[in-house]
Amino acid sequence: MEPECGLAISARKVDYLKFILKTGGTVRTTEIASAFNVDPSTITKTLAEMSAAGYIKHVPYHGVSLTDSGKIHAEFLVKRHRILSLMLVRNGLTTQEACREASRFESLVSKDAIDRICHFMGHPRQGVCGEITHDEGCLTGYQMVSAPS
Amino acid sequence: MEPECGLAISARKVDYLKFILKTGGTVRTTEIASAFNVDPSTITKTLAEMSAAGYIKHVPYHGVSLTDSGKIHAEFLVKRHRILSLMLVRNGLTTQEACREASRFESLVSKDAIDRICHFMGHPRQGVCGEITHDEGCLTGYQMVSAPS
DNA sequence: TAAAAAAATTGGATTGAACCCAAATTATGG
DNA sequence: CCATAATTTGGGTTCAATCCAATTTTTTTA
Repeated sequence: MEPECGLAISARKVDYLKFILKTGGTVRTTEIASAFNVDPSTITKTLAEMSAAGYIKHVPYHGVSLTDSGKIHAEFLVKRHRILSLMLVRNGLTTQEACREASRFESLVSKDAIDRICHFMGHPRQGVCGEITHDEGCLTGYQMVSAPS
Repeated sequence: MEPECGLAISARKVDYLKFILKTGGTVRTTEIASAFNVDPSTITKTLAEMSAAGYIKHVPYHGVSLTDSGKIHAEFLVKRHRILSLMLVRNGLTTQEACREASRFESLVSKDAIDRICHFMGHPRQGVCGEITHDEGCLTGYQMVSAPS
């Protein structure tokens, strides 16, 4: 298994993946295309890459849904956005600004960084644009990177 | 004059511009090329673009130096890096991590956001990787976007 | 249910950024 | 003045993201 640094996918794919999570279930090409104002063929192609990477399963002509690992990853992407937005708000930005800025750069922030910031902020459950959920790995912190004794 | 949002140049160009500022004076193609482990011809080409954009003046076969506006911009880039790094350190990251993360995403953070964060942090003079200098615009804050009466 | 309409995919192309290599050009130090 | 080092030019590549036109599949509906 890879270290899962959180930098595996591009900003655009982050957006698509978050959209698929938010929409839920099986999402059709057209839904994504119109949500992002992009040609459906672009979506088909990008979906193929995300599918090859294991994030989604794509049934041609029917739509995509998240794989188990894709769902976990997408949830991390949402959490990352919310943690960063919250940090920015706590550092002087308005909610709107914070979301906008975070959306731009979040794809370049590592999972490690997010985990530390999250820990530092006390694992907040409420972000500025939605709930923040925490998995055990995150909540237990960094003492547990190796196997617990 | 453009609004100067701080998002005008790519991450790579940010690096080059900061390097030129740090080195100071006239910088030769080879210096930049070896600093970034890139072919000199790549630098020549990128320099041409930055020159066209008005950040540097390039005297062929002799080197580049910052224009006045390029210097101001480069100083902003350094400040941006330091403000973001400091914010990250104040939010749980180590100095090293903070610098590394900031380097990755800083090019996507707007000047407005930096100004607000800077203001919120009380215009700190000492960052985690160097001094932070503030111009008047930044120090006077947001009340003065229109002309002072 | 068969034709028409809508949705999706394929194939072919483009764009922009960042790169490299080889060949030409320009500087510079004996 | 000439050899060598530095630079630039010209030509190519790669990758991500995109669009368009044509084709294929699914769905609707008369």
